[in-house]
Amino acid sequence: MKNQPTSPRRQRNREATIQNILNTARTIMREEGVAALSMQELARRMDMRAPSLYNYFSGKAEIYDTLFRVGFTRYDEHIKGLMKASTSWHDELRINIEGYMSFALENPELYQLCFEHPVPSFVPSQESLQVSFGILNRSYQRAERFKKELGTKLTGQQIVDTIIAISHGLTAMHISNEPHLPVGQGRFGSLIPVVLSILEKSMPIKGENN
Amino acid sequence: MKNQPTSPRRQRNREATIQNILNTARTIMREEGVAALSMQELARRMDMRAPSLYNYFSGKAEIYDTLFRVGFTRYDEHIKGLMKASTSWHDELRINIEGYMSFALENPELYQLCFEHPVPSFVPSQESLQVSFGILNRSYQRAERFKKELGTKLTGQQIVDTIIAISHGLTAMHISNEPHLPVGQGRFGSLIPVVLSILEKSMPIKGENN
DNA sequence: AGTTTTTACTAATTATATTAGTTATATGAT
DNA sequence: ATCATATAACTAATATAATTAGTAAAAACT
Repeated sequence: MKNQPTSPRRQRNREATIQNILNTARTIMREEGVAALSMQELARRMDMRAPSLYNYFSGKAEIYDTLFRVGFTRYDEHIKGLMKASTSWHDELRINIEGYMSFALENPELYQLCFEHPVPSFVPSQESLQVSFGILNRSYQRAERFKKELGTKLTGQQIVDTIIAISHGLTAMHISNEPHLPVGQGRFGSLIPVVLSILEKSMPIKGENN
Repeated sequence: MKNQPTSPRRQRNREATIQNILNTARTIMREEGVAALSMQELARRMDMRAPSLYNYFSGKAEIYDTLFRVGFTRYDEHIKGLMKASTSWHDELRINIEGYMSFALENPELYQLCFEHPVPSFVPSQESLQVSFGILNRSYQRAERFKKELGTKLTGQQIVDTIIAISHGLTAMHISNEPHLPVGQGRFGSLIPVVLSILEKSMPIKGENN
């Protein structure tokens, strides 16, 4: 009954297996659809039997939930990385919309899991929702900082929500119609500059001529 | 081997059963999620055994496909009904966006089936896609008629696609955040007037002062 | 009354998620 | 080197699902 502390090597091994499972799950979701993930197929590709997976995850729900957190974390990093190059409100606007779409195109399975509802039985856990709220809230705060520069009566939240809705709308349409085309191209991708100019016109920067 | 023509009564009965199945399927989809529709549950609620359903539909896919067509047809009627009251381009714009959202709220299961991708295994048949394209195309034509009145460089298709994307974005966000609130209310519902004024500002009506 | 069609059924096949119980092995302590 | 334990795999079993095949009763037409 001695509580042996797990050896570092074993822990690394276990961690590696878990990452392997998650990546394999993502591959399946990308190839066959998010909701088509099956423990059998996952085990098959891992050269395992399905029950063995339960040594690493309590079930399919926990795999989805983990990937939900991975998705939001990656999305956050994705946007943060692009944001570094930003110098103006207009830049931020463009980066938010393009970044949303490029994230969706580069990680379709994570995008769907996080921003659409492809698995009716899956509801993110409280902790996972906290993660997503935290990321969204930082977006709000960022917008608040710019608000005073803008000639608009909208609140910070209204600005962010509008941008989110438009990003999501363009992305969802792009993905369901022309998922093979890169950001900025195709029927909906090419609308990004259009909506940007519409938004900029309605939220002009104080002191500039638009 | 005589080919007996089916009696009118039998045909009515059969038609009634089919409608019953479709309505029961919609109820299940509304209650448990679009992708959670199961032949077993469907049969259970119809007081049948699952295999009996195959006398009416070739399988779950055909049920989805039929409801896909029902959804687009209903959507078309929904918008057409609201459009009757329209007198101006601004009206059309508002009705399109509000109509999209009210349709989604009143028929969440049809909305998801038609405008989201909740069932990875389900791909609409060619005929069903024709129905949906036909309805969309009429939208394009309607926009073209208004285009010459507008002070905008956008093409008719760009106008319609922008409106679709925005309608969809607002609706998807509304549904996933506050599905219980009616059109026009809540974080995203209340953004409808906001985006309308943004759009109207960027696509002014010729000869009017905006 | 007899034939055909319709409609429901049961039984069987295949695939799925998950649990329980078992066994082999790697690790750490003696 | 040996023993105990924790880990990680396995097989077997349960329950549910979609679908197919084959069958039996009833309805409807001739």
